[in-house]
Amino acid sequence: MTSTDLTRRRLLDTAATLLCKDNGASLAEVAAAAGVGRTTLHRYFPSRHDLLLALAEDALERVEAAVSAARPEADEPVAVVLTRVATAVLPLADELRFLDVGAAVWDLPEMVERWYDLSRPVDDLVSRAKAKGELRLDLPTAWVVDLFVAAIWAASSGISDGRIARRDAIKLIVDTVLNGVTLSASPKSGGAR
Amino acid sequence: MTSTDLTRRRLLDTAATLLCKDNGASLAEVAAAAGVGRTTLHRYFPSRHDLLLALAEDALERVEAAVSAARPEADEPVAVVLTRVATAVLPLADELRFLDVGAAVWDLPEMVERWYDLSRPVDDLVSRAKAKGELRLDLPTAWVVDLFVAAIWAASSGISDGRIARRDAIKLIVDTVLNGVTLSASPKSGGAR
DNA sequence: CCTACATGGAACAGTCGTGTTCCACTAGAA
DNA sequence: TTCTAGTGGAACACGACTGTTCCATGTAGG
Repeated sequence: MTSTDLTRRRLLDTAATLLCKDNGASLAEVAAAAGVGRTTLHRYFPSRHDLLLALAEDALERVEAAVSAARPEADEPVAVVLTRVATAVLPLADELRFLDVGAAVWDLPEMVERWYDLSRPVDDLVSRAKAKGELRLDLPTAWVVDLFVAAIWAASSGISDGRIARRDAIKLIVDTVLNGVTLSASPKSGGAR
Repeated sequence: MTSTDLTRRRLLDTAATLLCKDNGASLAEVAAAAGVGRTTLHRYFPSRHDLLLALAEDALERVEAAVSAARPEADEPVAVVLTRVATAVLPLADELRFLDVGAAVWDLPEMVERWYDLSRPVDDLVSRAKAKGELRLDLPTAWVVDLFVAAIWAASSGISDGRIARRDAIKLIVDTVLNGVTLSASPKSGGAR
């Protein structure tokens, strides 16, 4: 039955995109945007809450897969690994926004747990890099991770608004988070091409 | 008539706090949270849209005042000025979130204009710092500003979640944005204690 | 005292989103 | 062709929020 699977996918994708822009969009709008009848939407997701749940589930799966595929546990220079992670996550940032806002899902402890687990590999990566002397020791690990994530976010919306070029985004994220924006600070880092 | 002014202020403050947490909160909930009757709320803000408008207006005014008070146009080292700006804006970040999301205000060109104008002083500051040789020339000015704002945002939510201490926030923002998180990169910057 | 004013409770109609049911249509499989 | 699964349109009841009106209360100031 790939037919139903396709419809389901299209519904999820469309809903994610639409609810990002307007988390209060009605199910009728979602259905219309997906090009299906409201009845069909209700057949796949009986209630609005079911849709949001499936949406969160789907988004979490994608990001988990992306992070995992970037092998954050690899024993390589932190710049290399962070570049892989940023590259993997950046395209998903846009679809992930509604998790931050629309979020009628945070009452499920399982979802919250998975959300926290998402950054744990990066947390460990930062900790290891600190132990190896690659990163400053005076910064809380949580802050380094938060800044990294915030930079990905900023790059994503910067791309959407046309303020920065997509092809520069990864370099900007990793380069500026690692080395900062000050001129005199980074005589090394031949990261730039 | 300070009586009505006080009621209006309380309504605005309560609404801002409440709508941040749940942008779909009903007017009845807002009124109840403010400790006034729904009728009174409607007296001050005839429609929901009017409330949102006044809310956005109020928030914009605060941030504009805060940025302006931080004198971003001052001819001082960029670190000093950015510290002032971050200090001024950070406490308002939380109340400003609903502008990002709830935002049924972005159809008014005037609001969009003021929103953009908000970062312009920082834009100019970065440009001047680049011209003075304080900042890297290979980074788009927009990106530097975006990263700075993103860091403020990250710090704000980090404080809310208890991941970082409020008293460290400003240092973390300015220090890491300017100098990055890499260990070997910043032999100068005695900013850390 | 009493007038003016701000308030808030109650009730109302109108609108919108939701969830459901029923029925007709279409394409592909048997 | 016939059966069937997937679909979508229409209509419905229900509930929630909104915006409005009317009226009763309480309080500060003349």
